[in-house]
This record gives sequence, C-alpha cells and structure tokens, in this order.
Amino acid sequence: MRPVKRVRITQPSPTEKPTFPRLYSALRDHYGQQDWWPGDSPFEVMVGAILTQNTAWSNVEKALANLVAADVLSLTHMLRLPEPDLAALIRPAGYFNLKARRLQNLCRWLHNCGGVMALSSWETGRLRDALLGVNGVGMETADDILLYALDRDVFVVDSYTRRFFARIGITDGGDAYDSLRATVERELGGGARVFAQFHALIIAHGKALCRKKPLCDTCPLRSICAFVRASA
DNA sequence: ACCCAGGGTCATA
DNA sequence: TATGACCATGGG
Repeated sequence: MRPVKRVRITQPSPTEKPTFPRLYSALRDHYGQQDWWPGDSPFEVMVGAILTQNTAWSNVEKALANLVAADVLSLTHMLRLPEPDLAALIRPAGYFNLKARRLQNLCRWLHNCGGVMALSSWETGRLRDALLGVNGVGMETADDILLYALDRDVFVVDSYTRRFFARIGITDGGDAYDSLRATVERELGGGARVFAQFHALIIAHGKALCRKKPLCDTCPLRSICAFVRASA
C-alpha cells in the first residue's frame, strides 16, 4: 500500500501556485470580518458607487453627508433636484458636473423600472446589462451596485484587485474584466457574502501592507509571499 | 509642487 | 481593439 500523503495545513509549499480559496482563507484569517461598504439603503450604496469613481472614499463621505443634510438622498427627492443643485452638493467628490448627470441618469432609469424594490424580480444577468445601459455606469460600478446594493452573486474587479492578483502571481494581469470576474466567481464560489468579503479583504490588505512595496517580509500572508519569492 | 484615489465616456486611428 | 483627453476634489 502506498504511503499516506501528509497534508500540509498551515504552510503550503512555496512552489505551489496559490488558489483563490486559499488566498481568501489567508486574508480572512489575518484581517477578519470586513464591513466594507457602509450604507443605510440600497439607493445610498448606488449613489456611492457613482460618487466613488476614481475618487477617494473620504471625499465621497463628504458628498454623501451633504446629500443627507439637504435631505435628497432618496430616489424621489434626487429625481426632482435640479442638476446644478445636485452638482453643488456633491462637489467634494470631484467631477461634480459629470457625476451629477450620471446620478440623474441612474435615477431616471430607476424611476422607469418602478423603483429599487422592483429590481428584486430581475435576473442578475439581465439586470447587469440594464445597468450597463445607463450612461455613466461601467462594469465596475454596475458590479458594485449588484453586489453591495442588491446582494447579487457578483465579484467586483477593480484596478487594485487586478494589481494584487498580478503581484501574487495568480493571474498574469492581462485578463479582460469579465474574464477575471467569471474566474473568481467560479473558482472561489460561495456567493455574494464571500465575494463581498474577498473584495474588501483585498483592499484591507493593500492599505495595511503592500502598497508600493514589491514584496514584504512583514507580510502576514507568508505562504503566499513565499510562492511569489520562489517564482520571481 | 507633485501624485493618486474604490472609473467611464468619447473621439480618433 | 487600443490608446489619449477629459472630467476635479482633497489628502499625502
């Protein structure tokens, strides 16, 4: 009989390519539960998704606070707010004229759909296509909305995620958006909760440690980093 | 004075 | 398909 193969539990071999489930476990064990996208309502999350385009979240918070103070952070109120007024309120988020128009585009689409609640009967793929049809909503923004506002089983790929995966060596960095998204959804699995955690964990890791450092000796994900070293 | 941050659209080749 | 210009604020 063949010898029993010992399974390595805590330290995977450095020559073994990391998988998405292993990467997820390692991140979760080190950073714990993330509560990444604050928002009191799906509509507020949607608004945040537009406002955060190429913009630091700290600036988005100021814009959202202005909207709350003006009592226009709801579909019906924002819908009838003149665009210049909206632009003035979201000024701290940058690109305020552009984003005011994009928010109004989103509001008009939501209104035509019969409101946010009416979206619950839509199949995810059809909903994604419809969102992408709104001028100002690209793939990442659409997926932010699907995952964080509507709780759909979608993984969000942002430029940060792309860099991180390429650095770890789990992808080559040249994948198209949809290809990478589908790969993570298939190979990681677990649905909306897991996808939301994974994306948040990647950002948490980046902000904590690996920004502007090719590799880090203090990286808590030693097994992953060891692989990168071995394959560098 | 830079550089960048939780992007997307549009014009051009 | 693939670049480049453009949008604009605030924090490091």
